[in-house]
Amino acid sequence: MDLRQMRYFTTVVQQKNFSKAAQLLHVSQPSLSNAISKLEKEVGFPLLERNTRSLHLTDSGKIMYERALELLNKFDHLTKEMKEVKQTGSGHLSLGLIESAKHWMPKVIHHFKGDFPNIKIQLLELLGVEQVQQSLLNYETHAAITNQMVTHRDLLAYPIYNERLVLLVHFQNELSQRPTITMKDLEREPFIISTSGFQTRKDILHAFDKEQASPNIMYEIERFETACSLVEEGLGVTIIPENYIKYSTFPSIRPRYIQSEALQRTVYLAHSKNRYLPPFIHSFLNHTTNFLKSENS
Amino acid sequence: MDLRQMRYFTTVVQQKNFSKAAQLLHVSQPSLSNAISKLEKEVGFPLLERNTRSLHLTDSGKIMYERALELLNKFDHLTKEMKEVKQTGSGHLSLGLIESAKHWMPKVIHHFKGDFPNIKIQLLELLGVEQVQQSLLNYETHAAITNQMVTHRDLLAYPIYNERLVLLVHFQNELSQRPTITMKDLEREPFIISTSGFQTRKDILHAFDKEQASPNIMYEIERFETACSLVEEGLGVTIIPENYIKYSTFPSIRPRYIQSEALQRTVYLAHSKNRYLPPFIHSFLNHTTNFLKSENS
DNA sequence: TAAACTTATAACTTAAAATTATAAATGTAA
DNA sequence: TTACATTTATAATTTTAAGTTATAAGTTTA
Repeated sequence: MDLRQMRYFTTVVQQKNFSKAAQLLHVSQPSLSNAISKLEKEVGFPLLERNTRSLHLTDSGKIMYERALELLNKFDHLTKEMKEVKQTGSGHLSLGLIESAKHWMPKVIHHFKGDFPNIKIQLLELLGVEQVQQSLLNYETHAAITNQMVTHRDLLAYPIYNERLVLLVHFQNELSQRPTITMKDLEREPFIISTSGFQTRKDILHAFDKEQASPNIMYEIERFETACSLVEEGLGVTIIPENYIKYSTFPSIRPRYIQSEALQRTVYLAHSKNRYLPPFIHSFLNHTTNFLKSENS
Repeated sequence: MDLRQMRYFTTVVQQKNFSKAAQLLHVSQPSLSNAISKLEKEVGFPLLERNTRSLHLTDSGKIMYERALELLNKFDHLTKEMKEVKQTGSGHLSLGLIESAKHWMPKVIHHFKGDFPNIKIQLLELLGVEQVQQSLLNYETHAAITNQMVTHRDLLAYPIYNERLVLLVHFQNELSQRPTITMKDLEREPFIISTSGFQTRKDILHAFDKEQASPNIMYEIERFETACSLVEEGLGVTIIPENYIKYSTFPSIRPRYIQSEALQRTVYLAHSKNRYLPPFIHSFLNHTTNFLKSENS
């Protein structure tokens, strides 16, 4: 019993005539006769009462007819849906983000939505590079914005922009007035830094190392948002990616560049090397890189 | 795109492995690979991201998978239902009846229900032989109890019993006391008879003719029930099939046999010659004839 | 009674789904 | 690292089933 037989059967019932049904189905009449009688053999009872002058559904055949119609209808929906899926993929985009990307990403999405208004977008916050790799390899995210090069053989990462790390101090802090600031200058300030596991923490500690300085860590936080609130209250100083503060406004905070080559980082766009990504996702990735090129040029 | 391909696809997804799925499906692995890639070509996008070490659904494939499961599930229900239908037919029996059968038929049904408790039975009242033929030819009824031989070439009718027609008079009527009654005796009585179109009317008028008598028709009715009520009130006399009054009780009515060969009739069980009738209907027909044989022996 | 239709059967062709054998890629274990 | 097991894909071939044409048998209509 297959869909072809059901299509044949329902058409014969509707036409009440094998020959006409065969024409509609673009098959020969004997082929149709044969298909129906095979179907009858399979179910084990006659579906149609037929001779050269009349054609009736049997009682049992009527039940078969109703069910067959339902099934064919469902199949029809399926093929239609697949045609849509072919155009728009699943209509779902899952993105992993580092915190500093959360301020420019909405602008990219805004552009993208102009082309693909019906795509559902899921934004996931990803902490370390481990989490980025896992989510990409497990197909939990289609792509990720990350601040560390991923080296996994099944993943591809390419740099999309560089950003400086910037010092944030309270405007009443003496440092806000200095013409130049070095890492050494920060040693006595209460320092606010990400908890262990975050890439930013590693970047900052590495920069201190390079300048043979060490921070006076007083607060460990998970989100830059929290760090900013602490600085706003004058409780300490912190270093965060430039892009985070660029789009935010904290009235009492003064951002200051520090003279240190190490205080910058590269941000990457990563995705699976082999995974099939539908056209709209490629389009999104292009939107992203183009937006960042124009922003940083 | 057919059910076979969907079954293959869903099994591969569930097994996450072509080779294992092929074993489960009792086909060779290349056949399965081929079927899936054909399916992918047809829908126009990859369903599975696969290589020698991993197998993932694509986003679009996931939608296909869900829909395919639904469709296969519905198909499963259909095949199960058809197995039941094979056993019990449509579970529906439609019977055409003449009025006088309505009193013994419930007893037959009672027996029948012992064997087939879940069959739904529809009882239709059929008037003339025309209506009987139409309902049988249009497959509106599976069988009919009728009091006239049907001669249509597609119909089959066989006698199931003979019944006498009996005179009904009010107990105060002088006729109720006579030792013998002839048709002539009825000429001055107000006579109650079925309206034109009913076979009983023809039978009775024919009997009067044979005895060179003619009734004094004062009332025309459609149902024996009505005729009995009129007699009960002493408004006239009537002649009805013995079987009707046999199972009813009207306190004031006295049934009397009349000496007339013509005052009897044969009741037939009729059905379509060629129409397929499921086993339970044949069983019902047997129940009927057996019941009547034992009743009238 | 002939002509026009119906569905079914038979013989044959065509298409597709299956098989076996084998290649290519990768993982595992000595 | 090499040998071996295990994965999916490809190629050549066989088998199955679906389709075709021709035609028979039965009915209806003109």
